Amino acid sequence: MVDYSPLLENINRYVSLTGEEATELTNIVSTSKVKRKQFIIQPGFVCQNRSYIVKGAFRVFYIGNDGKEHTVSIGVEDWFVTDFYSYINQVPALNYAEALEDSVIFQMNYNDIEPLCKKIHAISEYFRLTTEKAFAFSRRRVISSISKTAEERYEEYLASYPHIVQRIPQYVLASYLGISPEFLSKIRKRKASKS
Amino acid sequence: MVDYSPLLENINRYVSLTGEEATELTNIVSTSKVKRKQFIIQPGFVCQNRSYIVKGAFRVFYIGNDGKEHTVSIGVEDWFVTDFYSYINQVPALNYAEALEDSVIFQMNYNDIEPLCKKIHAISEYFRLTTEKAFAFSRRRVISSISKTAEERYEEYLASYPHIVQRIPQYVLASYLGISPEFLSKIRKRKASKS
DNA sequence: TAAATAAAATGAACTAGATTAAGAAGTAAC
DNA sequence: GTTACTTCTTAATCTAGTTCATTTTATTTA
Repeated sequence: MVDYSPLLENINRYVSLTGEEATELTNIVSTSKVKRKQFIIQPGFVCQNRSYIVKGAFRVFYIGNDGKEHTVSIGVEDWFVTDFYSYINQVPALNYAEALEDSVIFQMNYNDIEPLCKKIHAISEYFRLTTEKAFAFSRRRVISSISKTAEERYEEYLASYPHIVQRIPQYVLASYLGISPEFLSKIRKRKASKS
Repeated sequence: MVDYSPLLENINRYVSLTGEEATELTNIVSTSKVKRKQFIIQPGFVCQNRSYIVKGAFRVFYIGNDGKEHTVSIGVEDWFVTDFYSYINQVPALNYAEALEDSVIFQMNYNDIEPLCKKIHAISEYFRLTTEKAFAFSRRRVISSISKTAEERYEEYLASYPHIVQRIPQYVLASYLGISPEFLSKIRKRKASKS
């Protein structure tokens, strides 16, 4: 018997589901264990799922024309991992999603979720509200990346997600901040010597 | 008598509203004329509205610690203008939204929209689907800004929005792409001499 | 139509951050 | 515990893009 409470509590922060609605939702959830370094999304394949992280950590990244990895998002417990563009348009993904640790996820398929959103108003509202939040957040990141220096972005991330910084390799953080690992190393050294 | 058809057609691309639902929606819409250079959002004030552009062009920008303007979004007819973070959290905005031309907008207030989303399932779905799309788009922009050169981002914008490039001042585009106006000028010169 | 203002172009000097290459340190695998 | 593999650090060199200062060209306003 799977314990869906982390997901249901997340949902409950935005809307209230009846018992029956909650059951309809958990009926479409499937649980997966994912080993470190394993991919759950790969370029060329359509991203079929919204994946809720029960335990572990993931990153979404893509490989640019320059042949380098660029990390689009990093997620830990109680976050979702998706290649959103691929998911909503149901077209092949451009990104990888990789487990950074041995992880457990709840997966919900596009073909199950969409009808459920049409059917159950509260679930539609849940995804509306959470996506609005994610969108507002994403805009902030755009602002950061066009208006702040590498060091400022690093400070900002450190202040916002101190617990995540501990968990992820430095080259992942660098590729998330949009800088080279060497330069992040330099920033860290600079900071360390200051304090 | 105001003609709401542009907005209703936009909605119709995502969901279908009954006549009554459409009326409930248009009942909360108010129309405004906005002169060029006029602000509809300003830092310190809560962004109360989702504004649909009937005619004209807008940009959302903010002034960084460096004292420079950074353009967060540019919109023309059939787009929405909002400081999303301010709007969904109902906290004071950090951004300006400025009319780039004499414009006409449909404004819908947060305090009217939220109850309507709770009440009318199709309207909730409309905002869910459009925000999902906006979010996917925003993520792509993040990828661009962390992984592409200034010139590549310029080319990309030019290819995607050739009609908008004609309409907006160059310094606005530069601040959207995250580069200095001088450098954009240089890129353009470089391109012109090539072809 | 002139005068005033805003926007764009040009070029020289500068800097944040990339690149390259080599070594050090940590982790995993046998 | 030794070999191999991955991650992190350091330093020298290089470049995309900034800054600053000046001139040219558009656009407003009167």
